[in-house]
Amino acid sequence: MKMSHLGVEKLWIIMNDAKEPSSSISNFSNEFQSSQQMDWLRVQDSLKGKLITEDDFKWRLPTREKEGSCEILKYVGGVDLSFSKDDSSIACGTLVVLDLTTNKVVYEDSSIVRLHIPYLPGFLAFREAPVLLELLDKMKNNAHCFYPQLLMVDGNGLLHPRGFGLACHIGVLADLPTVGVGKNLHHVDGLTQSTAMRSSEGSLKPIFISVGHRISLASAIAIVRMTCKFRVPEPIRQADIRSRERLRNNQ
DNA sequence: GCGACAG
DNA sequence: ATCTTGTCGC
Repeated sequence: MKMSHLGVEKLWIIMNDAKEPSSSISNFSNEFQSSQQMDWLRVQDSLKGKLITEDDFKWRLPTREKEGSCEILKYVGGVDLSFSKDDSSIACGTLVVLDLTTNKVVYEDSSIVRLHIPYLPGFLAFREAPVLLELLDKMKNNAHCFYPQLLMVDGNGLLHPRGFGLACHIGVLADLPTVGVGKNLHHVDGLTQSTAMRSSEGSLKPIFISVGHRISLASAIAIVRMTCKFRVPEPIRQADIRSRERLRNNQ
């Protein structure tokens, strides 16, 4: 209802300037899209109220010294979706958990689904989050001992037009520390904090790290660094590889 | 006016 | 996201 919100005004401008619909069908379709997007803006705005952008966890990062009896970060999750080349509405969502001490995948689960929500820049979470949250939920309900202490997400966090990308969305709804990892830069004017970094010596092309939820940018970068064997941090890379694989052997 | 716009 | 093989190098 709050039409005065910045994001809403901006969206209206974009929509009014959009290509003129020539038929009443596309008029109707556009209006449907608009009201849907306004709902989504309200959801993003509301969830953003719960966002925590500083370190908020009981563990600490693994270091060289072996001091104290504090819980140490060991299980890092990664999520990703792959799509069928034949039918772009068929997707495979995958969750993996990596053990930082061995660098091995200790948990893997995936789910093949049909997506009904289209991809719209700025609203990726409404398309991709449901499958991934379900995978997390399933694992948590089973009280699995490898349930991740932190989750890396294939998509941005604060680096988002309204400062609430997929990584924030999942983090808040799963109440989990999350880090956003973008492979491409999303054009955002504003003061969203994020970092472009060359993760491995091998690639010139950077990745874009941003805060998802319950973590600071400094900690997010440190953790990404220690999980980057290649350009994309290992938890996400494994989720990516395995979701592709599953899609191949299942469709 | 044109372009830019995670996956 | 997806369309796509070989190839250069550690």
